[in-house]
Amino acid sequence: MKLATWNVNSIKVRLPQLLDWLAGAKPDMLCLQELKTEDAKFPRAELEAAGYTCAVSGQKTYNGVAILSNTPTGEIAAGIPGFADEQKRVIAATVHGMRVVCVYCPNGQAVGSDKYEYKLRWFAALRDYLAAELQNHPRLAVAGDFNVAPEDRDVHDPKAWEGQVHVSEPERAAWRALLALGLQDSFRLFEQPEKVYSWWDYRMMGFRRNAGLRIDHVLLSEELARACTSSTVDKAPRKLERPSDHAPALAELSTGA
DNA sequence: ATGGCTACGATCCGTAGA
Repeated sequence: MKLATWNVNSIKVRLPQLLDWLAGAKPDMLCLQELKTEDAKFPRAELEAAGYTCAVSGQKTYNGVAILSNTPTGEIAAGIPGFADEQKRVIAATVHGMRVVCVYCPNGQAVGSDKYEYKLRWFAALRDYLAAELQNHPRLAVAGDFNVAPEDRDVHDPKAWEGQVHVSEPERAAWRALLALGLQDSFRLFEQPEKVYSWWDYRMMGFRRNAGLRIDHVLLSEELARACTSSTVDKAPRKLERPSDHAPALAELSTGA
């Protein structure tokens, strides 16, 4: 069972790369973020032809999330219940005997900005939502672009980033509040090489310098964490012409567990 | 030097991302 998440930064632009990646990596399910397109323009037919059903919550120009699965999808729910939000950032579905929540967490723009306050409010609502989901679904995975680098080792230059958005203490506290629910960062279940990131700035040759952040994550409930056999980032798509600025993050679970 | 890309939807620049 291979579960992945990828912020594609426009499903329209990235569709050829997405189809290539699906054919090569063969994930059983994939959470997508930043579709930047409305539902009617989502390339459902192409993805179904590739063997994936799609649960989509799209939006013109901004945001937009989807869950692809190679098996039927049930109990699809978009958004965070009780948290009114125009921005399409969350979709959940029951697939492969587990509950999967796909998230595109707010960027936050700059510490102290209105968008930063929104980001923190949004994370508080997400925590409450996930607490309820865990009650109903002990087999819970939360995958997506969290826009938080949890620790300094997830940051290429911690000094330069100190106190900035994505690493500020309130954001990291919001991240830890998710872990406190009983969720685990699948990547940190294993020995990992240093300087593994999932996002690199398009500017300043960020990727070539490996000047990145690890902000795309797969969180697993305790039951799923026990079944997790690996967690990695696939940098290959970031090397292509016209890439997304994010690379896919993956977790593998032993089946039957 | 607080910029530097990229995508989008509006035009030929502004907004947003991270």
